[in-house]
Amino acid sequence: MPPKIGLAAAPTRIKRRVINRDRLEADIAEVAVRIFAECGYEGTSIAAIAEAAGLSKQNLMYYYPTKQALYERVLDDVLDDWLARMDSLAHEEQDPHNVLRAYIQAKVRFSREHPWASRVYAMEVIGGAKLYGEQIHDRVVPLLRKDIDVFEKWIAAGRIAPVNATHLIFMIWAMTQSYADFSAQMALVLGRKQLTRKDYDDGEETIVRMVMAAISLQAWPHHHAQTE
Amino acid sequence: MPPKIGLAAAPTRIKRRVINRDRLEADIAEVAVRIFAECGYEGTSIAAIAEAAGLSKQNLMYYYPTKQALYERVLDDVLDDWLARMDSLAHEEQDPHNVLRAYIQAKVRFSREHPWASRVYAMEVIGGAKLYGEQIHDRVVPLLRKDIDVFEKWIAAGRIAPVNATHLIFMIWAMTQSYADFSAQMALVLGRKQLTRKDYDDGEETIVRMVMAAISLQAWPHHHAQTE
DNA sequence: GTCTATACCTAGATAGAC
DNA sequence: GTCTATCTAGGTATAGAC
Repeated sequence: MPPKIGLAAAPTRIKRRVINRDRLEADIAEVAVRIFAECGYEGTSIAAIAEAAGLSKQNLMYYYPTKQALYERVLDDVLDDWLARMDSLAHEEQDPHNVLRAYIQAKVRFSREHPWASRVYAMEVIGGAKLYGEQIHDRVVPLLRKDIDVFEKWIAAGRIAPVNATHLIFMIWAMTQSYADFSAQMALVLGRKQLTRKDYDDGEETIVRMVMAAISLQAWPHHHAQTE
Repeated sequence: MPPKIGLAAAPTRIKRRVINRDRLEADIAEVAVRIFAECGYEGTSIAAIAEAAGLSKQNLMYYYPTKQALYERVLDDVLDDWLARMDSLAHEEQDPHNVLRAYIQAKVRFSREHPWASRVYAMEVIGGAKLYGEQIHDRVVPLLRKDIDVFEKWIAAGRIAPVNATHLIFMIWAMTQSYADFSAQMALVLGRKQLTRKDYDDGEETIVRMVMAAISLQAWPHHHAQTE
């Protein structure tokens, strides 16, 4: 830490160490997300994570001094991964149908490629977001609100049918996430050990159709009177 | 315990005890479902349940010898409550739109009235159904398959559009359940402490519209060629 | 059926040598 | 940074008196 000696190599060595530390911490978090998803927060022991990551329990605690710190890092990574792909609705000037299709595709793809990330997040929310509620409030809620705004601009411009934008977004999230969160039950119904690529594609198509039908202007010719 | 004395009152007293025991066990399970939902299986201690139920930890273990036994009882009760309301699709001869609307209403209502039941079940499934997978396979899957059959009969009869019946059911479950499982996040977005009755009603209406639009024959004028 | 007491274990976390 | 050893709390579960 103290740069007392005037070696030119010193800074780079320090830097490399920092990089290695970052890598190792990231690797640990990547291993942990799966175990947290399968066992829940309290059901997960640091010993189990350490073993899966190939280091000792005490060594892991050198990098993450508490279990909660590791858990929060895991959720941070989940949100980073997730939100980076979820700016799709930002292109509000484009055709709503195309934007929405891309959005749904991105979310289903995330469910397929990062099922554990989705599940850890889901369990946290279902349990009442006691450990991570503030972060959700600061990072997820503004994004959802922005999406809702886009919907409402589309509605105001007459580009899509007058749906309830808030709940439509809720439903898009619920549907796309379910392909990660409830895949165990879906696989049971489908009689498979796990979902196949085609299952995700079928699901995606079903979601796209439902949303497209819901926002279709043709379907609501006499609908400004409300209440149907 | 030994019925040595020939009193006529003995049998009835035993019976009453059994009834009381049943009541008490049911009451314990009812208290437990909430704590399991908030803390997860491992995060829940029997001491916490016992305290909430107003008896000692050891006394609780007289009725439920293990934590897992209590957990399974809780999930049994959840399924009993749940499946009893979910036979709505059985009336396949009636108008699909009315049957589906009733089905969705029943499920949203369950989410509103029994949010903890839904959440305990969701957490179990998300974690991979390691403790309760067999019961889900035996009790839930057949019901879902039956619902899918009804859909496919409707499609074959040309009464609804040729949708993917399996995934449509998945989506109906995902959407309706989300009003219990993700209500914490929804409340955050809506800026409330918890969802109001109107929020559930808005959600229900949104789901109904999406499903109605998806199965509408008008929306798929040239769609009978489809592979279904 | 209900209580007190306790066995037994695992978990998270800390201390200190190297 | 990594190891051995250890502390401590809290959890499930059991034994036995009443």
